[in-house]
Amino acid sequence: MALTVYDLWKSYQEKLDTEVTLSGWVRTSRTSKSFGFIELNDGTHFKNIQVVFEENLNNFDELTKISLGSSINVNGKLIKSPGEKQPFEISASSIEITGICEPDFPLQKKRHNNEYLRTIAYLRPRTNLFRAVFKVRSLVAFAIHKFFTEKNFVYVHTPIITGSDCEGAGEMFQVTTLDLDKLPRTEDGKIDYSKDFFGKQTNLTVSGQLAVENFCMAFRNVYTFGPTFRAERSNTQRHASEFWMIEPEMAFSDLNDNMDVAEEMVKYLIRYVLENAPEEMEFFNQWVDKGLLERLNFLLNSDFGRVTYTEAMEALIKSGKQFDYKPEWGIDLQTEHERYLTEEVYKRPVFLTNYPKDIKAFYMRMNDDGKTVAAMDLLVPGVGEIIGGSQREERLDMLEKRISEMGLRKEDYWWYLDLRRFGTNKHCGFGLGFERMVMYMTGVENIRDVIPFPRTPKNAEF
RNA sequence: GGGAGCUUAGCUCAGUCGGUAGAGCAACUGGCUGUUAACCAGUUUGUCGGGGGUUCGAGUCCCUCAUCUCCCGCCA
Repeated sequence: MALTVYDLWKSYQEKLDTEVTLSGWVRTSRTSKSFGFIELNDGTHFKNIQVVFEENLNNFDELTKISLGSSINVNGKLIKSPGEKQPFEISASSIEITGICEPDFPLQKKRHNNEYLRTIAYLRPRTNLFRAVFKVRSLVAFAIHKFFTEKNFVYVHTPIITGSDCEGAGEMFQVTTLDLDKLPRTEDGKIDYSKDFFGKQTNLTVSGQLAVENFCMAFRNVYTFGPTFRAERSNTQRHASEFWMIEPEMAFSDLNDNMDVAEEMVKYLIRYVLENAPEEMEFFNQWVDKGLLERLNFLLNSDFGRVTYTEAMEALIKSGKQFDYKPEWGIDLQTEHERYLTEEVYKRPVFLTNYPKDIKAFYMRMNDDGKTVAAMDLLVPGVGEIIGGSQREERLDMLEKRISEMGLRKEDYWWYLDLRRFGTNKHCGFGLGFERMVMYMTGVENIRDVIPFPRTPKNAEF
């Protein structure tokens, strides 16, 4: 493969005073009457390489006017740089302009705000911020597979299109090939889904959990990691219509095992990115969130808080703080409560456990008190809820009771319920919002800025 | 789904009491023998988000629609 900017930063000392060839884009240029500098980047590394050219080049005049964003091929000698800002540079013997960047290129040599860059999402990966974000996103994805593979978990590809309309995690996008102008009807006037592509109504998945639980009963420890879709009109910084989720599921395990794995995973991902993207992390720390590195390093060396819902509620009530929603046992925690707990009381990630049964999903295991279920949420400062999980109800009679209490139909869950008949055992799992993890690690505050082409209500332009 | 705010040059923004459009950056032109978001000088750039209303006169006040942003709910 051809030499890259990454290669040179790794091993420039060995290549000093040799001829090199590089391709890349002009990030910025500075010119004088008889010489000029081009900062070259080819996307393989966060840092640029400075190219020096002089008036002996036959296309010197053209080069002095080269526009930001143009692509070039450079031949030259790798030399020690007399300047202090870089250890080496390329003294060009020839520069070929392979693709001029036209003057209406929207990216300028200055900071743009993120809202503007969203309107040109097809160009924003060329900026420092978004190159750093998407590099980190890629590394986190890899680190997830590395973590679970090292722990002997099996990666399961749960379906994107689901025939189960009872995943229970939110509004769904329907998948159909029916002609919407001429919908087939049954005799009683309802839409006849037997004529649809799959012979039944189908949707995009909102969670792989029910499917992954099946595989957990075969492989013990499994995980799924893929896209999920929610058709909710959520207009917030931390919700997207299409996002990725990591969902491990572990047999013969309880809620404490669940929290142990979650905490170990979060720390593993952070450590991996700190070690493998130091330039990008330094950039975030300088330009996005000044306290980022300090906070992440602190987190690596501390234990996450673990408190029950009941204890947390007592802390909220005792705080005497004025909330818009008065804290009271039995209510769901509001965002203001969660923020107060994780940002002001504990000042670090906190697991909240054992929520009242009425505010949680049917599949969560009933505790012995008959009032709470073995659920756990991980709250982190700045982002809020990043993980939601639980120990699953493994007792068939209890599960059926919960299904009917919540007004659901047990026929819809027949194969899920069968797991409780064929070798049931206590098991648990959780869902980690991938983008929320990336937000937490980069300090970027809007989920739309950690997804290459974000989908949110009324927005699917790119 | 509920609420609040924003919208002025390519970008970031200012625009006072309602009196007829501004700055910085970018772009363009020229200068400069080691720059580092290079520097210096000059030039160009407007459907003031759309529509309607009040007024002698609206970027400014009122109504309405739209976009975007933020907050809440839902959740990851």
